[in-house]
Parts: sequence; structure tokens; C-alpha cells
Amino acid sequence: MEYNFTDIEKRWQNFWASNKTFKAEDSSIKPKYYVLDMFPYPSGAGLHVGHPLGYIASDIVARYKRHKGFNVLHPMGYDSFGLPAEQYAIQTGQHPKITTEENIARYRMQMDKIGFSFDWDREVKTSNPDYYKWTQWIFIQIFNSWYNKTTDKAENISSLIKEFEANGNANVNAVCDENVKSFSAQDWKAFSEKEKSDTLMAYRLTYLGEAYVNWCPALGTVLANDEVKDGVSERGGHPVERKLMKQWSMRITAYAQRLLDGLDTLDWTESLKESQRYWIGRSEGTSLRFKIQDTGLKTSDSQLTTEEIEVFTTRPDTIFGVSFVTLAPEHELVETLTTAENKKAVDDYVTVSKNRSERERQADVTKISGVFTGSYVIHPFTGKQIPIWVGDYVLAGYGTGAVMAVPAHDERDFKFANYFGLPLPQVIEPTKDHDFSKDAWGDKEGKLINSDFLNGLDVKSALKKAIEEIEKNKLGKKKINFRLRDAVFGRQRYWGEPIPIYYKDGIPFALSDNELPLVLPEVDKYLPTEDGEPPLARAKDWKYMPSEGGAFDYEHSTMPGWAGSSWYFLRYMDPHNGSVFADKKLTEYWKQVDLYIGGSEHATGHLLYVRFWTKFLNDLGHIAIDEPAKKLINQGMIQGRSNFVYRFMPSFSGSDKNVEILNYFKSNPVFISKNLADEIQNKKTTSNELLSKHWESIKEKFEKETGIKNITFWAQDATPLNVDVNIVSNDILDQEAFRNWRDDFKNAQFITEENGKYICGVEIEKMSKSKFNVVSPDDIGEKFGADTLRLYEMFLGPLEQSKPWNTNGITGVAGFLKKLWRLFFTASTQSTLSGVEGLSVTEDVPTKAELKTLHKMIKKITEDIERFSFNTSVSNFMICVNELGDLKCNRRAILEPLLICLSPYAPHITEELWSLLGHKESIAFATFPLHNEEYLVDDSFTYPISFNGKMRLNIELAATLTVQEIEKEVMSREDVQKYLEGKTPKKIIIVPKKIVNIVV
RNA sequence: GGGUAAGUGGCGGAAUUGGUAUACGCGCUGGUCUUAGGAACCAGUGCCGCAAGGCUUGAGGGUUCGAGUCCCUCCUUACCCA
Repeated sequence: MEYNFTDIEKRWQNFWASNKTFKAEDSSIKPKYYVLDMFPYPSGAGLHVGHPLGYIASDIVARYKRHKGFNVLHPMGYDSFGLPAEQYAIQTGQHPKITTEENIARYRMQMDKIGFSFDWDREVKTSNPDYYKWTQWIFIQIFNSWYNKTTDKAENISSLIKEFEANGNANVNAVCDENVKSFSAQDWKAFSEKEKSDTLMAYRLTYLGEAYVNWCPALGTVLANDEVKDGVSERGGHPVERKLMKQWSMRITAYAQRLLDGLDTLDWTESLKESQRYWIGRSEGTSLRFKIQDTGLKTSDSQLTTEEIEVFTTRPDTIFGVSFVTLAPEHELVETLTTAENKKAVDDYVTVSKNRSERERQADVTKISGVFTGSYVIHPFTGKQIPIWVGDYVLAGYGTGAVMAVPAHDERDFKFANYFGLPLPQVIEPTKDHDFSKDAWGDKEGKLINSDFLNGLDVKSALKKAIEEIEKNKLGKKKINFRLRDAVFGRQRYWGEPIPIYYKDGIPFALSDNELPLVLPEVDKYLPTEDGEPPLARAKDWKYMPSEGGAFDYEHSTMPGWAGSSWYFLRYMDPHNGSVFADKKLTEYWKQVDLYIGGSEHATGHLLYVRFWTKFLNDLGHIAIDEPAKKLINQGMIQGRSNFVYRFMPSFSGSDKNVEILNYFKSNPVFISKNLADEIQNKKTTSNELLSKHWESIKEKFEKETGIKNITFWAQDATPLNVDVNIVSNDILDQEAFRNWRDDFKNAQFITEENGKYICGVEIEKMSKSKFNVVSPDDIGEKFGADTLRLYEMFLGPLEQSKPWNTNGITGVAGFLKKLWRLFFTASTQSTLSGVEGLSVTEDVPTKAELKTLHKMIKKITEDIERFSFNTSVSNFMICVNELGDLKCNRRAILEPLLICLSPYAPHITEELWSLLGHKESIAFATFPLHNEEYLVDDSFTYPISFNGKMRLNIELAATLTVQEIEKEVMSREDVQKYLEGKTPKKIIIVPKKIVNIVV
């Protein structure tokens, strides 16, 4: 019987689906195991071979754990709200829902063909109202909460209101807006409804606040910091600018410390944890207030509202080295502090820098810019005048938006001071040679000088002393600052969860639970309104209409992509519950994700937000866990292997018909093979020789078709163009397919190598549609089968490592499965089993050698899976099957355990063979074999004999020999004596069953 | 510039605790069968050398009886962040 994977794979996929083989149980006496893949966004391009890499790995673990007796939760779903579907809707008018459904259907079909053991009954889609009802519900929970610093937890807002009613906000220790004014209980009671709402807004964990946001005009929406990469939008690569807007935000900063501390409990990669630590960016320092020197600034149109500038510094020890103070251009005091003669310069500067992105401002260290305001502050200890500058290297969002500049001991301050010729007072004596004309001494080492009461102290004690003095003189206090910013939550887009808020008299109110879901309304166009309102403002009659009458506007922005993915791992535990986001019994049963596999690109986005929401839901007692995933693996990216053709446009002279000639070569493009293109590029001198060799026929054809004669052509560099990798094999272009590929190439002419082959260039790039280097798993599956695809993706190398996709080795893996099949169907042997034609498996008792091969494999495979080393397990299967083939093994007692071990990797072929052996139940729950050490013990061991560490010969000795016996035996050998050349060994090292080393 | 990971044959990679470096697969060479091979099977294949032998894990140094593995210095690459 032949191995027919197409037939086998389809049959078993249907079997699993109709028998719901991989259904997870809601309660079980078995231990639980939760293995999760990161949510895919169903893009229009479908899956490429990189996507399944992580899914295959997690599927292997899921299947392995089932064999090991676990109740396994292994779900899959879709992060189905998002920008690409909406961009497509804008272009085509097609509802994003339709596009999304189509894309999901395609993803599902592709995944089904790979044979994943997902429990599809638990599939969730974030764009489904049954799902986003609960995303909205969580939003409202966060809206109705404040962060109590005393209990270090989120609490319901009602406890805060109670406190306001009793004592005002004097004793409230909360995470809140900086500029909250103090009020008494009486004040609170006297507040209007609007004032109360505004006050509470300063405390709510999701709040409507004015903030500088990343505004992307092309997408018509704001973006979170992690959605902006290199100053452009992550999706689409559109420019992003800064804009002050009223926005819904999440007070994730309240959780900064806990998000940081929690990392220590997680089994995540160090690099990922490091990224999060950096993103959270904790720094300890001091706030410090500088008195503004009053030089008649209080003009009629601007009034000083404060007499001080507060800065945040991590180096209060350098307080005597301050030579100026720099404000961010957005700083609220900039305008009032600017004197009349500096006004124009400052205004211009502020306008320019506001349009520069944060990244640009921080990264562009070579371009130093700034402007003097004309005003001064007073140094708190020396009383000296210190000029106030504006510089865009200071960010408004970080600290207080103002820094005390110590140019001698801070890199950026140094560059700024150097550029504008400001003084560089030195206050620390460096511990080694240092040139202060070139560089700042930023190290936290050395003795303090020129620093009054700090003189003579080392940096560490000076820090302590400086803080003491600052606090004693009430100039500021010790402060912990985080780089993490509150997360902007509103998006001015259509395809997202509606924010469940309505406005009554300008006051935002949350919907009540029984009014959810607030369903996404239909709109006529997926574009902003004429007056710049988000698309939801187009929805007709979309108003909040309570039973007591009235019609109120809903919030028109929607939630960001990360909303739905911040809690989806919980919904999988109870995906169909209509009365709660997930039953508490179930969340307590499934607890954390045991293994989470996904790409490292989510390091600072999704993975921070999901931790934040988990901690929040835990604070409110909705779930019992504090972190979403215990162990996380980042699978490496599968890069594309792009192929290039080289378009050759000759230069020419001798005609006035330039346009005609150019047009001719546009419609009859010439492509030159890689090696020849390289020759032109590298050795220009030979290019025309080369041309004369290859150009004749092209020139002839040109003259015949255009009638233009006597043209002199000469060679130019060829332009590389990405060519579809599917019409290239082994870097050789299928010339006919190329002509059919694109209409403008139908008359393509080729300058080939001597052998008539057109060789393409190669480069490793990200797999993307625009580079025509996308390889779909469907093609591989069709050609080799899903089991081969699964094995091959694992065989490529370690899971975490990035690697280019290359099918060169796939035949080896395909051959392995054929060899495995042959173990069961050897023509020469008669089967002792009835019923299956050609099956040659016998019930004979296995030999020692067969048992050794089997148990060696069991041991290695078990170790490999436990440490997620899937590439080595494929090798170990190959070794095992090769050895069994050599032994001509056809015994059930050997082949059955082998099938179980292999079934997580190649589930279809193993199910098939398992059933051919007479089993009625799926192999999926067969007990994973344990290795027996007894079978692995050898009677003898072949000792490598080294002289001075160099291996010279092998001697086979009984495994039971003692060290003394080994030495005696080894020294008696003639060939050992030969290497000794009559010398007496200084020392003989013998490690039983390892090595013998003779030191001469 | 900072952080993290990694550098091993022609290629993907293995060597888990310091103990025979190059497992397994691809590719390549030769052979068998075949009308044919992009099928299957058999043999060989780190490099230099006719051989004896010598050399080899990015470079250099160190610890050790013994180092791909541990320590130090440097170089290169990838990813993330500036």
C-alpha cells in the first residue's frame, strides 16, 4: 500500500472535526494545561509559511500533553477588528465585516489543512458583538474605578465618592491627574454635576483627558506609542504628528510598578522582559523647584500663575553644576516666561518643534536646537541667576517637562551647552582621565567639587545628602518617575468596538450592563464627517435613548486594536457565556496560560496591555490570577527569500527618435541574467564587449520592428526588480511563466547565461506581498502533505531563531515519512495481522537492539519536547527510523510506541497507521511511552583514548571495569605503547564510560 | 550609543552537566535499478595532503589532564530600543 498523504490527511481532519476529538473539558480529574497562540489578525494576504511556525510548535506541545494525561485547552480565534479591513473598505466601499469574514474563512481553511488540534468550539472573534459586549463591559469596569495607592489596588469609584462626601480629597492617596485641586467635603457637595464629573475624571482609570497624541492624518486617527515605529504608523507607514487632543486614555501608569515587579515572576525571555522594563522606564530622582526671577514679566496679556518651575532630575547631586534650565516647547510656562524681544524666536521655534515627532526629537542628537526665553530662575542654594531656555530635546510628557541642565555631567545637556556657548561648570572629579572639552562625565563615579555642602563626597553619598537638603529646605522631594505613559484608548475609526459612553449636557456617562453590547452602527461611508468627526458620527439615528426620554450622543471614537486582545485568553475559558465574561469557576480552573507562543513584535504593546488588564481584573476580584502567561516563547520570524530579475535599459545615440526608442524598450523590456548584470556593475570596462556578444539579436529585432537603424547602444547598470518566487526554481527563472506573469512583461527578452538559463538574484527580506516572496503553506501542503510541512517547519532550526524560508531540505523530511511507512509495509514480510493488505507488522518479541533504538528515541524526544527543542526531535525520529530500517524491524511492540511519540509532530500518518494496526480509538490520547533505562545499558563501552587531550584511538572494554582495570587494560595495548614512544605517562585520567586521557 | 541573542562544513543545523566536534537533513561524487529521473536504494563526503600525517567551532589570550562549552580582550551579525 502506498503512502497517500492527500487522502489520509483529509480523512483524519474530518474525523477529528466530526468527533470533536480535541474538545477541552470544563472540569476533569486530569491536571489542566493551557497552551495558547497569539491571536492572528486575519489579513487579506492569508497565512504564509511563517505564521504556522508557532502554531505547529504549540500544537505539538498540546498533543504531547494530551498523551501525558493532561486536560488541554488549546484554542484559536481572531483579532478581527483593525485598520487594514477598514482601509480596504474605504477604497472599495465594501463593509469591513465582509472582508473580515472572508479573510477569516481563508485562515480557517488554511489552518484546517495543517491538522491543528484546536478546540474550534471555543473560537472567538473580537468583532463579534457577543465578544465585544464584554470588552465594553471591562471598559466600564475600568471607567468606574480609581487606583488607591494605600491599598495598591484598583477600587470601585463609589469608595472614592464616599470619601469625597466625608472628607473631600485631603486624605485621598490616589493615582490621578497632576493638577487636581484640593477640596473639602462641603466643596464637593456644592459642586455642580459637571464639576463632580470633571473631578472624578481626574481619578478614573479610564478617563477623557487632554493630551499630546500621535495623530496620523493619513489614517485619520490617533495612535498609541507602540503603534508608531520610526516616526510613521506601524500599519501602512504613514507620517505621524503630534497634536493636543481630548482623548479617552487608560491610566496604565497606575500599574507601572506592579508591571515592573511582575516580570520577575515570569518565565519569559530576558530580552522581552528587558524591553518591558525599558518601556516602563523607572527612574528614581527628585523633584526640585526653581524660583522664577520676577523681572516684570506680568504683562497685561499674560500672567504668571506660578512663581516656580518644577524640574525632575535623577542627579540631584549635581545641583551645583546647573548652568541653565530647559523647558519642553509644550511647557505651559513657555509663553509667559518669554520676554517681548524673544517672543518671535520662541514662537517660531515652538511651532517647528511641535511638528517633530517625539522620536525625531530624541534620536536626532546631531541637530541641536533651542532658544532663550529671556527669563531666569534663581538657584535654590547659590542664589545665582540661571537662564531659562526652550529645547525640544526635553519631552513634555516625561517628568515635569523641564530639566535642570548640568552640561558637565550629562551628555545631551553638554551638547546643548556646547552648541549655544553656555557655561559648563564641573562639579565631579572624574576617576580617570577625562577631557571636558569633548564630552560630559556622566558616570556615577568620582568626588564632588565646587559644591558647597557636597564637596568631598562620592556620588552615592552626595545623592543622598542632596535629597536630604532639598527635602529639608522644602525645595522638592524624592520622586519615582516612569517613562511609561497613559495609553491613548480612543481611535477615530469605524472598525473597532464602540466605546460604551454617551454624553448628557457634556458629561460622559457609561452605559449600564444590561444596555450592552453597544452594537457598531452602519454608516454610509467609512470616512470622517465633513467637520472632522469620526465615522461613527455618520450613523443615522444612532443615539442613546433612555426610557425616561431624550436622545443623547454616543461617544464617536472606537477602541484600539489591543482592547479585544487584552483579555481574550480569559474568554476561551468560557466562550459562550452570555451573563459574564467568563465564569469564575472556569477562570479558577484554567488559571494562567501555561505556555504562550507568539512573535516578539508584541513585546511592548499587547503583552503590556494584557498584563495590565489581568492585574486590573484581579484587583476587582473577577479573576484569581495576576499575570496572564507563566511561560512565553517568541518564535523567530521566517524571512522571505526574494528573487530578482535585472531590467536592462541601454543608453543609445545616433537618432532623434528618442521617445520611440524608449517606448519600444518599455513594451519589449530586456532582462539580463544575474551574473552578466554583476559583470556590468563590477567591471564597467567589459560591459560593451558583453553587449556586443549578447545584443545582436535584440538589436536586429528592434530594427525590424521599429525601422530605426544605425543606433549605437551602450551598457548601463541594470535595475533589480522583485520577481514572484513561485515562477523561479533554484534561482532559475521560468521565462515563459515570467512573460505571462505581468502584462507589461509579455514581450520580455532575456540575455541569458551561456547555457540559456536566466539566473535570478537572491536576497533575504521580510516576507511580504509587495516583494513577491510569499510562500503559502497551502502549496507545500499540496505537494508534500501537512505532516511533512509540520515536520519541516520544526526541522528548520530552533523555534526562537529567525531564518529564511528555504525548501531545499524538505525532500529529506518527506523521505523520512515514506521510510516510516515502509516499516509497516515491507513487501518481503508476511503480515501476521489480517485485514490490511500488505501490512507486514508482526507480534514477535523485539530484539535487544530494537528495544535500545526505541528507548533511546523515547528518552531523547521526551527531553526535547520538555525543553521545546523541536528541531532535534525531528532528527531523533529520523535516526530511530533509519536504525529500525537497518534492523528490518516490523514488530508491533516497537512500532506502536514509535507512532505515539511521533503523533504530536505528524498526527495524520500516525493516526492512519495506528488504526491500520487495529485500534478503534484515536491515537491522540494513547499514553506516551516512558523509556526504560535498562535497555540503554551497554555491556561494553568504546573508550576514546587521548594523548595530551588529542584523541588517537578507540578501545572497546567491558562496561563493568573499574578505573584500575581500565588503566591496566589500556596500558597493556600495543597501539597505546606505540603512541607513548617508550615514555612513561605522567598521569592517566580515566572517566568511566566517558574517556581515557594519557598525559605524557 | 544602549540592551538582548548569536557566530560551528558548500548550506540548515547538532553536541542538554567541560569528556570521541561536525549528529540529522540538504547539496555534491560514484554506483545499482530504470526508456527517463526532480523516484527508490547502496557507498563516499569538514579542510589541507598521493600518503604518513597535520589543521579545524569569528580573532587573540587564559584556566584545565581535557574547552564549541568556563574566564578576559577584541571583531562581526541579527533583533529591540535610542
